[in-house]
Amino acid sequence: MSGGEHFGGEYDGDGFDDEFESFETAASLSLSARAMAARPTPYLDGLNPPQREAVETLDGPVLVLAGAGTGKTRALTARIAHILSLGRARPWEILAVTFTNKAAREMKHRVADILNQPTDGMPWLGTFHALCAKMLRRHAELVELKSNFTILDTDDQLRLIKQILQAEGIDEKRWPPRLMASLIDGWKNRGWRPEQLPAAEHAAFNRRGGEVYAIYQARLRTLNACDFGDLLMHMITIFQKHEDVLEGWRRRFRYILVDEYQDTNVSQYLWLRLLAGGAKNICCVGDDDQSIYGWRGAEVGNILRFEKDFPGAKVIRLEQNYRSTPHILAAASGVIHANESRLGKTLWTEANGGEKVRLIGHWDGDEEARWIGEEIEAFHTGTRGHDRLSLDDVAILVRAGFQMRAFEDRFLTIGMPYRVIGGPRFYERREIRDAMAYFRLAVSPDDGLAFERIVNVPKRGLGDKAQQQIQLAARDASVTLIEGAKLVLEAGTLAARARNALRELLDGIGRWHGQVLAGASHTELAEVMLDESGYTEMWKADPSPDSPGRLENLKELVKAVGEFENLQGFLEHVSLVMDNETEDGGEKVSIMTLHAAKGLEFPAVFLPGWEDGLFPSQRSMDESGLKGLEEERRLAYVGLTRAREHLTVSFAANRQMYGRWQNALPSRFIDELPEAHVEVLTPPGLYGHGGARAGAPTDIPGVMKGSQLEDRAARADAYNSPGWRRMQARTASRPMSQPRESANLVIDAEAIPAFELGTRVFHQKFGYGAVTEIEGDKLGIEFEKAGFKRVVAKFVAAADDVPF
DNA sequence: GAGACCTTGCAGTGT
DNA sequence: GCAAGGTCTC
Repeated sequence: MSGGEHFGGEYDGDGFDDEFESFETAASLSLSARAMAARPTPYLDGLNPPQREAVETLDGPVLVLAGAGTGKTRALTARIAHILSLGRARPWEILAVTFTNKAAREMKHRVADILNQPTDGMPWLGTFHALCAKMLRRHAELVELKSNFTILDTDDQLRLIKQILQAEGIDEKRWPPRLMASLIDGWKNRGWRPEQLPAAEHAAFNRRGGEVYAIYQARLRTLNACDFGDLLMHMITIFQKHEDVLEGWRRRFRYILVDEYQDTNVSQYLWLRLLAGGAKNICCVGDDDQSIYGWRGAEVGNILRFEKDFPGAKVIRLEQNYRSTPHILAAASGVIHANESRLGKTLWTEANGGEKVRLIGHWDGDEEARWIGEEIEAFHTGTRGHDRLSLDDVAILVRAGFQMRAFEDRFLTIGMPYRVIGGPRFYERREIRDAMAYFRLAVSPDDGLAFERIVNVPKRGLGDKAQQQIQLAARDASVTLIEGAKLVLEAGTLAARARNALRELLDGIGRWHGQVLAGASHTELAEVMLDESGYTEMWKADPSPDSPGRLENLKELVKAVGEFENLQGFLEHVSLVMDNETEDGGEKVSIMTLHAAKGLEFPAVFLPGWEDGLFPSQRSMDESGLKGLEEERRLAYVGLTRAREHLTVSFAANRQMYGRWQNALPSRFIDELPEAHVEVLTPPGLYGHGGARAGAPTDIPGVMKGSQLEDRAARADAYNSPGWRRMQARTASRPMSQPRESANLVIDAEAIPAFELGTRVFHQKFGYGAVTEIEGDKLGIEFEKAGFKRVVAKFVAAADDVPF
């Protein structure tokens, strides 16, 4: 459908006169007008001109560069509504792709709301993976799969690779299965089938990486299984090899919409391009400044290259921010400006006022958690001089999962309700995976990986020896594991107890499978399986403190099964939708990673752990250098722009990692926060400032020569102090890739008092001790209580200086 | 074959 | 500090 040939209606002038002036063609004008006459178009109300353009430019490729908080989702959903209400396409003729299930759900709801129609109307709105799975089920035979293929989770994938490495005699110590898994993932992300693998990629695994990859793919085929990467890769293969299939899908989708385009990897890009077929009506929305999935194979290049890929593309910029206060916006801009490779957008807002971004340094991670807990209380009770905030309005965004613990511990102590988003996931828990393996066997008894998982869970006396026999029998006869198990049974080589146990298990699987075929109630069956297999019993008998929780989870699982038509539908759902949004009422503070926070917003946001090495992550910089650092910076930008009104950045001098205390400098990103938009706070209690917050950054002339405790205070609030400035100068001149150790050694001579061997010192955390070792700014100290530790000199005070 | 105990590596982000 | 894997013992 091109242009507006069958939209000849005339604009009948119902009060939209002025707004239509910017429209490009008479055709689009009249079609909009006609639609509005036919139906109200509330979705257009309140859109700003670029948003409106994004909604109404329906013909040809469109790239919407949407900065944070500029109403991207709104424009996208309005666009869908517009297409539908103009009758340009029917709901099943629109392909709308998101990255997360959450985003897909939300879009479904919003479109449904706008159109007042049920949500199931758009079958092709979903994540890349879910959509590909759906397509692949229809064409499975073209890649030698059956349409009921299983989708493997990372656990299964890893076990499979392990088996292959063992069979191939590759040393698991030197070449860890996880490495192989991530290599294969990477290859699939780039759309390389084993035979397409570039020569340079073969280097790993004693130059056998490609070989292992090929074996792995062959194994998946025999198992009738797919991993995540396969879903896309198989579809690309099918599109490339079967033009008729591709043609069919191209004809079907009149409009393609892609959310978060900056996060697409090569294979997703290929898939889209194949479907779009050149200059189709494809609309991609994204923000190069929010590209944070490079490690997962995302190519910012895709968005940067859009106009080349889709000639004649219209680029629309959404730059008006509706979310954050000017201070927050300025802080975020300040940080992201330090990045070099950007398309460049300038966010602006009509809002004014608001408080500055608050910055605070703490002694250690526990104190940081405690302070944030108190601040949240203050927000919650309204004692901070603002309107009271609901706990739902508050989020703590961390760089890495392990940071969450300090907050959870603290919040449990003070009884503050919280929710962890994207934490250890329901469907990844052991008991859930075990139970799922039983379900999988009932649906398809051929599922060897599932069989392996539960053959001795609960314990049936079928240990390594017995399992080896089964594997061997299966391999010799080239049959599935379960057939192999039957052969072993017939051979009678197992001990009586094991034999009986195995027979019982096999009978069970056969019986359950029969019930699935007979169409028995799947909720009941789920329960029966867990019962008859002894699985529930196993946890009931388990004395460990977490077994009641596991039993509870199993109940949840059975309940979840009930929400689907059959077991198979349930399994499909679980393998693609790993998140579980079970929400029990009551306000809660949200704790999540920065990655998980993308697309969300909160009135109050805390960003703890801004320390060099943690954020930006040392590993990211080591692995990807400047590119890695820039991605970390975009992550900082994502974090900062989640906040609507209140934003607090914090760092700690000491933090427990891997069970040991480590110290760090404030993040270099802190240096990039523009001073004029930041208020520096002094942590309460610690330094004899009586807990008062420094209203303005203070210049404390004598501080560097004073006691070390004061020096610490200065570090926390001397954002504008000479020490701070010196540190800024240092970080600016420090080469990106310089290892942290050397960065640490560059330190103000002035700030370190000369300790001598034997000096009695005091350390906030470890107490009193004597210096036994001096190496640059690091001291080895034999503490009276804590034993020997190496610490940075500036965190230690000569014992005489200690005022308490 | 199963459980206790010890060692090791780890935790950077997720469909 | 913790979980997974390896080793030792019953």
